[in-house]
Amino acid sequence: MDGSQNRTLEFPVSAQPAPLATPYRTHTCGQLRVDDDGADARLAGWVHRRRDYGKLVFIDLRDRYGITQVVVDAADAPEAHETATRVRSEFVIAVEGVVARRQPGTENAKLETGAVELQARSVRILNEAKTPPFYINDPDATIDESLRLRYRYLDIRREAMLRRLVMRSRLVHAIREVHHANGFVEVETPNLIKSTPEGARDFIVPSRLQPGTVYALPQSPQQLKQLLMVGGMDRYFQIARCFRDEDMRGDRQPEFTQLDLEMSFVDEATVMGFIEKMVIEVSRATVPERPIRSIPFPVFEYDDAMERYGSDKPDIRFGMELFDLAPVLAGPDGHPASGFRVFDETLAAGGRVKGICAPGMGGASRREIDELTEFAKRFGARGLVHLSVQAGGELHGPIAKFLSPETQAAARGAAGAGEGDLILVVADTAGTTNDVLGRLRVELGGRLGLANPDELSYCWIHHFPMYQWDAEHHRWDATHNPFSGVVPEDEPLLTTTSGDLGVRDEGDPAGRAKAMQYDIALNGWELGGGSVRIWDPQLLARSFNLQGYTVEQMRERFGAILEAFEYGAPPHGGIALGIDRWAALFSNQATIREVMAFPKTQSGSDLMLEAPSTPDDEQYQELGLRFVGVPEKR
RNA sequence: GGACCCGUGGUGUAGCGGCCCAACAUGCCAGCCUGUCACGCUGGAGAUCGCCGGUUCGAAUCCGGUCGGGUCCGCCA
Repeated sequence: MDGSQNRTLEFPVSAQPAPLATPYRTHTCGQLRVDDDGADARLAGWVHRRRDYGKLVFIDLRDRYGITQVVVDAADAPEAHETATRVRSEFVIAVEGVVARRQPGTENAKLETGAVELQARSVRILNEAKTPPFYINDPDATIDESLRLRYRYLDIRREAMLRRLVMRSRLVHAIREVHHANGFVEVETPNLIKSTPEGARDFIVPSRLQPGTVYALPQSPQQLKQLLMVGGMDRYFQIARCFRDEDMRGDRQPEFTQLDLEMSFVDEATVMGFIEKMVIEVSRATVPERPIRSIPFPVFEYDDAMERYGSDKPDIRFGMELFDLAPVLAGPDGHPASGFRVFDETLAAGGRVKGICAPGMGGASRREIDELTEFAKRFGARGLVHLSVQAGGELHGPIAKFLSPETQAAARGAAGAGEGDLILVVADTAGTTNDVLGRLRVELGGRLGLANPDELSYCWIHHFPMYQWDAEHHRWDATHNPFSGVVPEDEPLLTTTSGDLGVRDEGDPAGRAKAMQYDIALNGWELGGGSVRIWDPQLLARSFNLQGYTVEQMRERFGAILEAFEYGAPPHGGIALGIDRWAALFSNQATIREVMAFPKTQSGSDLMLEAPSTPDDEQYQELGLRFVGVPEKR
C-alpha cells in the first residue's frame, strides 16, 4: 500500500490539476509530458538530487506533484551552469527553460515526467538549505521516529508521509460529500465547554475573565450534538477535534479527530443503514483499490462476538473462532468429568473451558509454546494448555494423558482440528477465557498471516450491556455512553432489586439490560461507536440514577440537556468514527501518528514546538494561577 | 502507577570488558568527468559511544540512577 513497497513511480502522490501559473512557475514538477516538447516552462521546487558531470549538471526538481529532471549544460547556459554547481540537496530553486523530449534511450520510466526534461536557460536559488538531518529522498530509509517528529516539516516532504496526508484529505473530502448529498448540515461546536462526563479525564483551560474557573475541552461533541437535535437540525455532522487526557497508545492521541454525526426520528436500523452506506461510499472514494470483504457488513450481537472471537472488535478477515470444550468434557451424567482436574474444577465453579485451533502449528517448538503461554499469562490466564494433533488423530501434550481417546476425538471435532494443527485451551472465568483466547487469536492470525492485508473487513457489534457493575463505587456504570438508549423490551429492567433506585446491587435486573449501542469495527480495530439515545427525560433520569448520580449532580453536570429534553426532544441517534484510525487502516499503518501531520509522543510532547511549556509570569498573574507540588524539572 | 525494548560520526547500523582515541554503508566537503537518474572515480573532514554516578588495573561494552523515544498492562471508547 505504501511507497516503500512500490517504487516504480517516484512521487506519484497527486494527479490533481496544476495550480495557476505564478511568477515562479508555469507548471508543477509532476506535470510536463511529451506533448509539452518545445514549450517554454518555469518550474520551482526543492532539489531532490543533483548529478554533476562537470560541464553538464542534472537536477531532479521536486514538489508535491512530482519530480522533473532539469539539465543544465555549460555550453548552452554558462551562468545557469555556474549556479547549478552551487546548488545542494533541498535548496529551493526556480528554473526557466525549454521542455525537450529526452534523447532516445535516456527516458526514465520511474518518473511520470520521465519522457522529457527541462533544459535550463536560467537557474535561480530562492533559498539555500542546511543538510537535512535525515534522508528526504530515500523512501526506504528507516528514521528514528523522534527525529521525524522533531523535524516534521522535513518528514512531510517525504513521499510516504505526503501521500498519507493527501489520502487523509481525500477521506475527509469524501465524508463531506456523502453527508451533504444526504442532507446533513455541518455544524461547528465550541472547544471551550463544560466538562461532560464521558469516562475520560478532561483537559482544562483556565478562564481569565472569571478567575478561579475553568473550561473543559470536549471529549466529544456528544451533548452538543444532541442539543442540535433538540434544535431541530435533524441531520448533523462534523469533523470534530476531541480531547482526552489519558495515556497514549499507537491508536490514541490526546487530541484526535472524529466524524461525529447525529440523526433525528431514527431507530437503530436507520442509523446503521445510513452509516454502512456512507462507510462503503467513503471507502470506495478514498481507497478504491481495496476490496470490502462483505457487504452488507456482518452484524454480531455483543455476546456472540465475545463468545466466537473473544473481542468486541473482531478481525473477521480470518476464521479461527473460539470453541467451547464444556460439552466435550461432560461425563454421561452431564457433570464435568474429563479427568483433568483444572478443567473440571473450572467448569464446576461456573467458569469456561474454551480453545482455538492454530492450523499447521502442531510442530511448534517448546520456545514458541512458552512464548504463547507467557502471552496468555500476561493477560490474566493461569496457564495455557496445548495439544498437537498427531498423524492418527491422537493428541499430544502434557495433559493429553488425562483425556480418554473418546474425549480426545470429541475435542478434535469441536476444534475442527486436523493432523498437524495445534489446539490451545484456556480454563478460567468467562471474561478471562474469552479475552485471552481473543488476543491469542489475533496474535496467531498475525503470525500465520491469515488476514489479507488488502481487504477492508467492516462489521457491526451491537446490543452491548447497558451497564457494568462498578464494585468500587457501588453503582452501575454506562458501558459506553451515558446517553445510550435501552432496547425497548429491556426498558422495565432499568430498576434495582429493591425497586428503590437509591439502593443498588450487583444482582439488579439493570445488569441484564441491553443497550441500543452499536460499534463498527474494521480489521480488528474499533473504528467507531454510537447509539440511539434516551430522549425521554424520565427514562434518562432513571438511567442516570442507576449510574449513581443524585438529582443535584444531574442538574450540575447534565442540566442543559435535561432541561432541553423537557422542551421536546425528537427520537435521535448517531455515531462517532475515529478519522485518524480510519486513515491509518486505509494506509495499513500501525499507528495513527503516521496519518497525523503533527502528532505528540507517548508522554504528550510536541517535539517540534517543544510543548507543553511553562507559562510565563504574566500568564500566571492574569489567570490567578500557581503550581504547587510540582517537582523541579528542566 | 507498572513491565519490557531502544539511545554509538549528519543518518542507519556493527562492536557488547582490554585487539576500539571505535568499524561499515550512506550523507557531507574538495577535485575530476557532457547523458545521468541511488551517476562514477579520487581524496578529505566528521562520533570519546544520551547524561550522571559506580564496579574494575581497564567500560561504548557490566551495575545503579536519570533523561528522551517506543511497545504493552492499568487507564481510555
